[in-house]
Amino acid sequence: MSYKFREIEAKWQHYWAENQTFKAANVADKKKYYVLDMFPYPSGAGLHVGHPLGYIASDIYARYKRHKGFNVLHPMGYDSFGLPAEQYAIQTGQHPSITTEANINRYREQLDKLGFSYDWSREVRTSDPGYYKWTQWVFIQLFNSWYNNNANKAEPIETLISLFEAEGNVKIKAACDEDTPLFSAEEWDRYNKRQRQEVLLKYRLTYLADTEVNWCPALGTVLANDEIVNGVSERGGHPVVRKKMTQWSMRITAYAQRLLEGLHRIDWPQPLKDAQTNWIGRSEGASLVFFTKTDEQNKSQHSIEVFTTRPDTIFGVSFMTLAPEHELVSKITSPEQRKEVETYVEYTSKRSERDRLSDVKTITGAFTGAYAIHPFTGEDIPIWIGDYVLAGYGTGAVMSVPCGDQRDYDFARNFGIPIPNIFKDVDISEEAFADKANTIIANSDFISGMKYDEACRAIIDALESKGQGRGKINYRLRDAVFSRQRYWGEPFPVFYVDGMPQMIAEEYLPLHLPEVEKYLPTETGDPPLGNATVWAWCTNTNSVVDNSKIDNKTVFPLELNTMPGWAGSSQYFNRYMDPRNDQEIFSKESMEYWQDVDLYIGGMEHATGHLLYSRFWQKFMYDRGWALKDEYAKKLINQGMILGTSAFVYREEDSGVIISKGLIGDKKVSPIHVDVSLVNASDELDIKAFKASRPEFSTAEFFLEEGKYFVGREVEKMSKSKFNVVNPDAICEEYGADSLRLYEMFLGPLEQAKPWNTAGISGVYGFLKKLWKLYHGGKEGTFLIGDEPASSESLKTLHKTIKKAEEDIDQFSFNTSVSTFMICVNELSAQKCNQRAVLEPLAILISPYAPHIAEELWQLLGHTSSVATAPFPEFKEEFLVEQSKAYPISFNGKMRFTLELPLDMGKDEIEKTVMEHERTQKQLQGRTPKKVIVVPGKIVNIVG
RNA sequence: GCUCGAGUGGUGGAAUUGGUAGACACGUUGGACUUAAAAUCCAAUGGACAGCAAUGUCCGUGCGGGUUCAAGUCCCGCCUCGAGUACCA
Repeated sequence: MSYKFREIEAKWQHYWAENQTFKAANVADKKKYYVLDMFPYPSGAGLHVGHPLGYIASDIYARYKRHKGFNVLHPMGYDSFGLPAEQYAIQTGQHPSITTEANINRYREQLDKLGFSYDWSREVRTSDPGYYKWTQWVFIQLFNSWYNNNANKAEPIETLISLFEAEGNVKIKAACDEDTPLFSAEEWDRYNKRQRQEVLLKYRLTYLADTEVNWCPALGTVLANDEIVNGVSERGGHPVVRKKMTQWSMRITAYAQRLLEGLHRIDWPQPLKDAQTNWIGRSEGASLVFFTKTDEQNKSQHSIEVFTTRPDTIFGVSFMTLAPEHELVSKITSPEQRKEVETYVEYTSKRSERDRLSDVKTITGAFTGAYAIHPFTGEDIPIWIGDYVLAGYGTGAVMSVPCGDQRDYDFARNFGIPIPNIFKDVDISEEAFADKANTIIANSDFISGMKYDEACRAIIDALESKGQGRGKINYRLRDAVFSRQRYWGEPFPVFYVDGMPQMIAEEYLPLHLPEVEKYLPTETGDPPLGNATVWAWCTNTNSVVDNSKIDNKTVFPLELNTMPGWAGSSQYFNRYMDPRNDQEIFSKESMEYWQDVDLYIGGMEHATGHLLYSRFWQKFMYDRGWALKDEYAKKLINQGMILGTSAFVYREEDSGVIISKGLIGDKKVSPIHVDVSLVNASDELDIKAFKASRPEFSTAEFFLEEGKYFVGREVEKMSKSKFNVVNPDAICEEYGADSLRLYEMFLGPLEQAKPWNTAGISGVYGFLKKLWKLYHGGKEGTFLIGDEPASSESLKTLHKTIKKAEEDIDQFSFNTSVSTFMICVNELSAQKCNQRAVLEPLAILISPYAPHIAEELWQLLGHTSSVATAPFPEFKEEFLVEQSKAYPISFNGKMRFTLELPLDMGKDEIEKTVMEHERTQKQLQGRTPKKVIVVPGKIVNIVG
């Protein structure tokens, strides 16, 4: 008789599914608790050991909260639109939904094997029309909203229209496009329908605009800023170029300030908050205008707007720099300089994003021959162009202050531009002085002698009174491009009348993704939906009809782009509250009950993607009254990545012989990844299997150490290409799901990245066997559960464990609580404890971590219901105090000191000595200690 | 460069937040059971020194200072590694 985890686990997984043990009711007297995992993209590779880490942690916490009497919402679903399924479709012609379905089934199977307590009745899939109906619905609501900067919230577009009718747009403070023209109520009245639509589009929270986008030719689509890493696409590493295209955008910049402020109110990891803060990139400063100097050649005057965070350094300006792409460059360049400028502009346009990034040290630029006028001194300021100024940030032009900015300094040095010093007692002969806190401005007319704050204020005031500038807060955050030239994504609920976008009425949603023959762009360069033959909207029937019927009277073309990956994940947490509702995205009642996510666990990699966009959508949903909280997740934990331990063989470069690690010496070798499954725990390679694994190695020669080949090891990210992926199925098969759960938790702190190493799994496996043995006799089939009262020793062990386990789980220290259980079971087995009074609470304690074995024990104890619904055992201090080795003595006030005492001193004597010492100390320190803890041995600890 | 983390035995990691550093586990060594192996159980396991022994003494949390009766923990100055970000005006 032994611990047969396979039988036990299969049995209880079946039981939970059958009895819907984890189904959460939407109406309950109990308090709610919402534990959310980031739903996965179901890739073809299935789960690896890194995936379940966060899921196990959240499952433990969800189960723990159920024991604590909460009604727990713990759902799971799939982010099932995405690139890999589409690329597979392009290669094979198979519809992405087939691949997706197959992958989801495999994921589900793997998830079920791990014993997760999900409420599967609430599963969502972003590619399911019943789900993306509501993604389309949110899009329509965004289209029909504008951001009122006075009320600081989104409002229905109708309120904006009535404002236009009453007073035009001159006084309206709203988030809108920069090129929005000003108009009066009368002018608005004269506008025709199309003109009005054009104006409104500049205010809508999702809008159509010609934007410079990141176009990835290899993927045939645009990418968002967060999908680009080091100038190449995150997926596949393809080059990315800038291109102007008409695209849907989301006016996330309207929420920049609130997205920053909200971070203070949520318990999210600091690094993640920092990442979002940096991404939003708020900088406070001034916006000001420089006018160009006119002469015979340059008759017309131009204005150049710049943004600066250092208005206090304005008297240090000795030149201006424009980005080479700046629209004024061609207009202001003098004939003498034209050739040089054109050559330079051409040179920069040829440099890829990557070159520019990798080569930041080379200073390049050209003089335009034009001058601007300094707003205060009236001096001539030469205008240069240089690629250190980025077209995409701020206005694409800067006022250059070489003494206060290192880049300006380097540029000035390189081109021999003067570097005036405007700082008091600061040496700038070697480098710029960028510290704004510790200096006094000098040589600066009316602000000389002022400090940073004061000087900024004075300059901004002066600029305002001249009408040449104002205080401004600038954000790095850009509006988010929302169109993708893909097939496998949500279709926009949009058709075009005279080129103007119209929303399909809500009652006709969802707009189903059409069938296409080919998943590639069309020959005319349209997105894949351009291949659909049935893709036109008939306004008579309110339905999709054949393209050939387009007459632009009652049948109109539909939008050909689809939504990006983050669309479906931006409201899924709310949809889980009421996932089968086909009338509303969620009912008012379910929102009122569940409110928001209490604990969200997922990866840091979504910091500036999903986790920012979803906060934006939530704030919008809140503004419009659908959501009740403007931050949807109170607490978030980033689980650390599980890294792989790659294995390498070494091939000598000249001979091609494969050399064992210890024999390399100073030979020239190149390391080659080998599949980790071909290597045993002592780094010995299975040569036969290795030869069979790849044809090019079948005839390889080996240079062995004592007949064995030893590989090299390195910790790297787990990935297919590195042959270091460990699949949880194999572990489950060998040790069981409970062992895997315990082991993944035991590996180390949840938030820390750690390499996967199977060596230690025998420890937790041994723990489970020991636990099992506690209540099984040595003989076949006998259970040894005693009904007599437990010994005080066992009770002490139990209550110590309850206390520690509770503290650990509350602090999400799952690794230490596994240790706590191990100590507990070790002690109980030393005590030969098999009494019901101890085993029953123990089953509940262990159930979040090792749910299957806990259910088994619970059933053997005679219960008919699931252990998952049992109340958490209560901790009783009385079982501990008697046994405690510490003697607490109470005092008032605070003081700490250490006192050496002889070993054999009794309690009374210690107390007397301590009191005496305390009196002396009190006189010395003038305070009184609160509590004294005496540890046997010789040290007395006085704790405040 | 900037921002944020982290440095503790052979290894993963504990340490009730300033109070017996190294819990728990892996690994290693020795032992028991066994024809043998596996499994299981028991013991030892930071370093140095002293002792037949129980035990004792000293040194030890990346480095150098400091505060404190007391520092892995707090402060100052470095070093190393990791993550994010990058010409952001």
